[in-house]
Amino acid sequence: MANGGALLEELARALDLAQQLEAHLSRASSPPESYRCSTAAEILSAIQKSILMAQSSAPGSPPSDGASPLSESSAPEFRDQDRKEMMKKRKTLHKWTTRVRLNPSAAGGVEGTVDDGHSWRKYGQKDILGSKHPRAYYRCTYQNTQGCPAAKQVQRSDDDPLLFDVTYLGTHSCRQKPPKGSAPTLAHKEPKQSPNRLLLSFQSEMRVKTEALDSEEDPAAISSLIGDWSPDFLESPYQVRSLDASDSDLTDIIGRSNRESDSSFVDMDFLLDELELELDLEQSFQFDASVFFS
DNA sequence: CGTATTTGACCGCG
DNA sequence: CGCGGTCAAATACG
Repeated sequence: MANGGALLEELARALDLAQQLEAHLSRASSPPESYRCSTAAEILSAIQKSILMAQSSAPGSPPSDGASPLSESSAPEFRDQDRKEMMKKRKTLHKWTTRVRLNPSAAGGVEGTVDDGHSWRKYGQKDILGSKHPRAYYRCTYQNTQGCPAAKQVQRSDDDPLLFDVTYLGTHSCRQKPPKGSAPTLAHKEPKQSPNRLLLSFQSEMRVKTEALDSEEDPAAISSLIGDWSPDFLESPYQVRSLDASDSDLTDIIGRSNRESDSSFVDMDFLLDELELELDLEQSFQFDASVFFS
């Protein structure tokens, strides 16, 4: 009960920001992405903190919080079977699920893209038993290039065509790679106006390797909390067309994303060796429409 | 012509 | 052996 105040404060803040965002997006008067991003990031941050607070402060028994079986017990400590390095690495990846719902208010909207600020490359799609729609698998585009371990899977809800479950695996570590040619020794800081977001690589001992990037947020405050997330989420309009269209179509839309943004970078080395942390989040975001392109 | 998607085969785990 | 996940060849895309 002591945390109630802080919790409420965060929630209020989140709500306020959300309202602002919604208003802006509703207007659809060419909102600069920077604004969108920053606001979205703030919202995310606030909400995440709220949730973490709530979870840690009320681990007892959440009233009327049935929740779905999203939180699966993670695999226990397995023996290491060296087979495929990549696959093996997957042992200690964080996994969190975000529920994304598209708003039908989009009229004339063609497709919406969930721009989470990262480029994803689809590498598979499978039908899931018990689920009406297939699940799409995505990996960070730069895994090839920079070894970014991030991946995500998008699964459309069984009934609600606008509801999607996006499960993120691992954290992004990729740095945007804009210039291709580029000069050999001409890379310092990019005059990017894009507001950075906070990415917290957290370990049991907090070995964050946050270089001196531009941090407008206050990592200190957040570092107190235990958390780890990537700035991923957002949604866009989607027109409710034939729900029976291609499932893959929709799933794709959700998964696709092509925009720049950035996240702090973590050391290429993998963190967390035996620390197994599992973050289960269940959130439902509902925003209005905005204009994007696919 | 290079890169992202698609799609079925393949593989490991339960 | 079935399911969920990944690979990889073929294809679409720009």
